[in-house]
Amino acid sequence: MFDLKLIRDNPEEFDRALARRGEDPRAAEILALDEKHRALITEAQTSQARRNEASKLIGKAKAQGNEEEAQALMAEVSGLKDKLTQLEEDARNAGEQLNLLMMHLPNAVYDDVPQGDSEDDNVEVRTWGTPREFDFAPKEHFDLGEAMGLMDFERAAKMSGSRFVILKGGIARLERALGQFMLDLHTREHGYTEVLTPAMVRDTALFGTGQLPKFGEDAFRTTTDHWLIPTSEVTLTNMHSGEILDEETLPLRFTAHSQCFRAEAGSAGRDTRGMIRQHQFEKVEMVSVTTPEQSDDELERMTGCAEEVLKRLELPYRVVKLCTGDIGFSARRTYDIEVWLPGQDKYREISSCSVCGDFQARRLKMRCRPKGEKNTRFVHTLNGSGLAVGRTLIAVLENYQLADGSIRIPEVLKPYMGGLDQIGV
RNA sequence: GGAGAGGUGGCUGAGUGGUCGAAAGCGCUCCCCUGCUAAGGGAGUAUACUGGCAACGGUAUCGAGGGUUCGAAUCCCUUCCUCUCCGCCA
Repeated sequence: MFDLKLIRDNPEEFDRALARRGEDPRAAEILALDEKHRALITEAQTSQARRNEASKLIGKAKAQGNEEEAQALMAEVSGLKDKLTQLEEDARNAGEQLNLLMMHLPNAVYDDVPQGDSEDDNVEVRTWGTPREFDFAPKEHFDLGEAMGLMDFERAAKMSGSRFVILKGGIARLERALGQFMLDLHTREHGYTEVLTPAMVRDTALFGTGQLPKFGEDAFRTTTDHWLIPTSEVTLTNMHSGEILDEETLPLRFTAHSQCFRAEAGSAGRDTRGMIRQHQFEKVEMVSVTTPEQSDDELERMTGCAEEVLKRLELPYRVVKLCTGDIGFSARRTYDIEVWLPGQDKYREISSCSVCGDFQARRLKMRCRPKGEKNTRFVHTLNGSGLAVGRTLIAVLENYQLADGSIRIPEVLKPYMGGLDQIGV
């Protein structure tokens, strides 16, 4: 959500920001509506002021037993009524129309975000690690998993359809180990507070983070009109909605290990084999709530926290800065981390870290107040995966596979695997 | 699921149709007083929008949304949430 004042002050820049996202100019339309809205409010308020004043005089007159004056005033106020009702309704309608329009507009990206149409235009920022040399043809994760009998797509499909998986034995344990490891790292070393949130939310929560109103198709809805969370970014970011936070308490850093549910409506035919793209997956998420001054540095920090997971797992990766065609609705700048998958012979997304500025905070009415000051301002929010657990599992399987199809356990995971150092033997 | 009780400012808690944005207490801030500390006295202390250079105004908000009324924290309806008892249950 944008600040109307900024659009008023600089409509050209606002339209330019929309243009970078491939959106049509909207400033003129918005400002016309805004002007109408405010004019209606002002007019309604003038009438309300007179009504309030007269009503108080009526009370006074009645208290003094001056029935004649009371009657005269009552007649006046009742004459205002129809006009006022109409004005209030018009003002409300204009406000709703304006709000709806604003809710559909994506956040403005930073100047350094590269212009582009698709993920092909993302810019590599850095790489870490060297892809391992194989003296055999490395397999994809689903071949490895199915051969071991520990990854079962067919039986999952029998009960749930496509894009679901059953994990068993060592692979199930590996998935659990990865989630635990990530959570421990972020809570013990990176200063994040562990949180366990609901997996079902109301409309308002998804509006707050930006999934609604535009992207309802991507999420699942229950018969009780709840939504299954597509990421715990939603719940972590919504925690302090409507609150005024003491600025001294910022930044807030939360992490959660949750199930995520995505309809993948627009992804038919993409990544149909394997665990890359599932309707249900596990993710460890990081969310930060910061002051406006802190948010840029926080993005670098958060990305580093996500990278650290891969470093400790000794998985090669690269960091890319998303271009305007690939960046998400609420983000001002996003770094994707892509892990090396030998089976696919390419880097694949495993984390996405974004700074949203005050875009979500405005929707969520989440503010902060500097100590001793009267005025409040909107906080900044950030979110990032640290990491997508299912995809990390894939990366471990593919990078740590041996010629016989078994999997070596990364050093750092051994404590979480009960000392096991290999699966599928 | 059944039956009840509630949702008021940072907190506790008054207020059941009129000068109520809201008593009082607590907390907090500032000032005064005071060898120190403690106690005491005084003033201030919500949010959003809006007008104004400012001083200072206006409007809305007593969970949310509608309604009744000249006027609603107070009455009516809807809805969300919390709590108690019963039932069911991981």
